[in-house]
Amino acid sequence: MTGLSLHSHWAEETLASLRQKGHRSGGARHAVIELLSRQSCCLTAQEIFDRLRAADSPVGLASVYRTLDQLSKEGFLQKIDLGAGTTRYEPLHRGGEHHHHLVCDTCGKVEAFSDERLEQALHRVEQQTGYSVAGHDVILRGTCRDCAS
Amino acid sequence: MTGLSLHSHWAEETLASLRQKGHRSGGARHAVIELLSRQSCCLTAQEIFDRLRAADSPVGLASVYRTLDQLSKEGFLQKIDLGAGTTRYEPLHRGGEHHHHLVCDTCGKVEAFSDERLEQALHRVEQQTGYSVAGHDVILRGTCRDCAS
DNA sequence: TTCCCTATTGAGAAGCGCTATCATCGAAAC
DNA sequence: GTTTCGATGATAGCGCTTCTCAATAGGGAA
Repeated sequence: MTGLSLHSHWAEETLASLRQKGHRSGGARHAVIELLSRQSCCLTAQEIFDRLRAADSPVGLASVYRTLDQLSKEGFLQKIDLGAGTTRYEPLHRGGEHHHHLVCDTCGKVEAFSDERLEQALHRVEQQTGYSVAGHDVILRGTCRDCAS
Repeated sequence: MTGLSLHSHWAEETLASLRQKGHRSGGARHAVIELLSRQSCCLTAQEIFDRLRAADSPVGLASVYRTLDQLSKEGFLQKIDLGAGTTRYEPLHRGGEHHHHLVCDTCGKVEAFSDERLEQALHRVEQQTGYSVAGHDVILRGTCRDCAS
């Protein structure tokens, strides 16, 4: 399975689910979903707004936020707060491709990483809490290779 | 060692370090540090502002933010972003009592937890990244016992 | 096809957390 | 006591996000 097919599958699944719930298919939401499906890592609302505008499919900023909010609540997007004051969003793929983030405090660069043993440790903790845990965020902060030199 | 003595020790250590660096001892910063030292978990800037005002030692909001920023940079406070749009702060005790947070998405309650195996898994990942990792944040989100019923 | 209802959309106003500014205050060195 | 300069607090300003509301357009009914 290629990354591309996985990603477009996410867009299709998301659009189908919205249709099934009685939502109409508007151009703004479609454009946001399509853009998100082509990303490998998280984007901010402003980045989405700018990229759509640059790609000649301008969408109102309010519509970008509305779509992101809706998709997050429906479980299709993960909200990621890296602490810089702006929220980031990325597609949440069902049962797989789960990753976390590594942030450079110096240049602001964001990278993704995943680790099976970390997931296992998290899973064990989640069961001990007494909470019904819906998800978890892990952020590592530090200095990247470039900035270290 | 009781929790209280550990906490007042944090305040003393913090104040001593500031004095050593040539900072003058102002009432606003002292009040913020003293309040923080008595907390078991994280507070927002607004909560600190409100509590000091209620305790008849009012401090300007700007001073609260200034102090929090300064202490974070010096390594005495940990900034915690739980995704609700406001940053939280809590004392960072040297070499111990490291914990993470559990947030109820329904009522907003925040609890602390710690797990040695989770820390080990994080430590291992940190060494694999190639980054010089300065710290990590872990947040578990879900529904607490009270809200589940 | 045409009509109608209403979800969707976009522009701008408003809200909110946080930072910057600046005149004033006061700690501490002399 | 005098001087110096960091600390303080009120408030203006800024950026991200949400709210408001009129215009648009999807899609089922007639």
